[in-house]
Amino acid sequence: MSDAGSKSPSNFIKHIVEEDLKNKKNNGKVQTRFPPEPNGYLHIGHAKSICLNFGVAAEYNGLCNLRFDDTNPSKEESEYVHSIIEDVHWLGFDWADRMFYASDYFEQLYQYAVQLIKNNRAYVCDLTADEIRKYRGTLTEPGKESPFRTRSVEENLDLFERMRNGEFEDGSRTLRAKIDMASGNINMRDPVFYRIQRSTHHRTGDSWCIYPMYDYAHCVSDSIEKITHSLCTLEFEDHRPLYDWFLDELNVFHPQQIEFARLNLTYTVMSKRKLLQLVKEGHVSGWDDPRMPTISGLRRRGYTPESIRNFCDRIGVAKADSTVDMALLEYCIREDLNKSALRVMSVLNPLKVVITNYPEDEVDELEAVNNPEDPDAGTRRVPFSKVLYIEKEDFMQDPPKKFFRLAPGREVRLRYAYFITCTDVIKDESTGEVVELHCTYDPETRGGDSPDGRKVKATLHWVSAGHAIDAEVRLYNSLFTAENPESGDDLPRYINPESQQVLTSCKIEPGLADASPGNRFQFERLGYFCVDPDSSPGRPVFNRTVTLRDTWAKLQKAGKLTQL
RNA sequence: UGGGGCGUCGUCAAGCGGUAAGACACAUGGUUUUGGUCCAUGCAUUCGGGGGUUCGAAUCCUCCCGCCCCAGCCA
Repeated sequence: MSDAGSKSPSNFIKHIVEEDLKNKKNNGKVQTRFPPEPNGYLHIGHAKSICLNFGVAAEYNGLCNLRFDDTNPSKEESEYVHSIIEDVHWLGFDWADRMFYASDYFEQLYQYAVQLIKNNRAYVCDLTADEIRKYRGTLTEPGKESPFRTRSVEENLDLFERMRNGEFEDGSRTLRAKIDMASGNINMRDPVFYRIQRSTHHRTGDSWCIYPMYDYAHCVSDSIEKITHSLCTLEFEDHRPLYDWFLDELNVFHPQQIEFARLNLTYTVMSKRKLLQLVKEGHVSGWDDPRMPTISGLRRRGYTPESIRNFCDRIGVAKADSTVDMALLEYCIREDLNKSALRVMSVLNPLKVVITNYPEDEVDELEAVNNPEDPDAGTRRVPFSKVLYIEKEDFMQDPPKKFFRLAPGREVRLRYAYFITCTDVIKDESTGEVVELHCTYDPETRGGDSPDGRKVKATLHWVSAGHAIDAEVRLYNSLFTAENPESGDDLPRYINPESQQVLTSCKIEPGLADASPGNRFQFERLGYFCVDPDSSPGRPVFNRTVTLRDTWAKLQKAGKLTQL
């Protein structure tokens, strides 16, 4: 399980577990579960729950099950179960042979329902959906009892069996718990817990036409699996009395439901409904679009499982609604990649540089460090020649005071290569755009050090024009322009038109020729990049995972620059 | 107006009656062949507000204020 089971910061749930352990509750056992509904792809919010559930189990010598909450066949598909399995594994967690489905328990669930009917705790109701709503009352007014509430046990038993046998139309009858139509908690006003719905289930096919609902199926499934601590999000707090009611009435093993706040992240959305909308309406290329907060999107973007786990540890677990700063997620991936990513030089927006005093056909192989944070990563050789490319941004005709990079007459260092001085600027006559630079190099500075000790204020990355490989690079920014796009009604309105920028004429170091999808690199001075599956032989495609921290960009943005 | 929760630095979050951890962000210096990393320093006399209990309160009591969730045959 890699190191996914290591200690994480404490939280109120761990306190409860520790207290239970101390009191020998559940015979000192800890059993949790991660219970996704297979109706969409997992996102970073699920990662929080996954890390919590598997983490708590691992830390207290317990086990965590993976259970699909598949009680609504009209929304669920096996495509989603496959993706969920892949994503949880990728995050670094394992459930061994404990992968379950609520649908595994359909027969048991049915038998328990029969028992509730026999105990006069449930009844078949013929009210229409609309009528049930009207009978339910409002937040401030009590509901009215259904006229079918007093049916005999025998009639209920007969009707429920016939519901199962398919004798009635979809939606014509329901099985309801007989609780309290006047309860202040609306969930307790005789909730429906079985409905007739003829849709093919991804696992049970057409063998059922009645399906149990969440409140009933979830607590019973937890009980069957002997879950000790059933962790879920805050919106289910109101459902806990019902969770407890079913288990008490059935007199079966009774797990404890504990609720925690779901994760919100700035500049993105987390609800499955809204993520589905982005996919369906084509605002993104799919669930794994690198701009999506889905696990598959983050993976394609270049995030590591380790960085996501660290993120989940850092955000903590509590009950207060909160929105975590996206900057923390970015910090976590930089932290991880800084240690592990090989450094490489790539030029995104090439500007041609001719070293006028460098021999025409000479090629020099310069030694470059693969990762200054990891001596074991070794070194490599990078070709240098008369014609090079540097980043357009690294040259300015009339630089402001704090611009340290190349400018007319100025000397800078080309990383691992030589000091060069800009002597001429070639412009496009019609547009005035700088299209080429003429520079001279100082042969004495080979490797990047000056024997006479003179300093330069900047070091630029570069690539040899004759050796570079062409590549496509996709730059990403936040998907939304609003810090909390979920607050508005009109999601598309907040989509960032610059969330994706595709650069098709990038020049990358020749060593990158054999990079394969999923490989991650640091493009020096630019950021971390990951090879996209869209790559083809000879035509790599890179996704920018995240930029490096950039104090220069910050200065520019803050407008703190004065002209020289 | 009913029920259930939550309010500690810009954002997360410890704290559990003994006198406000940590992280991110931000700011300023230092090192540096990545304006990266790293290092150093600063950043809540105060815990939504008012009363009260106590030698002592973010922690206990009380009143008030604010925010979130609930009226699917979704989960």
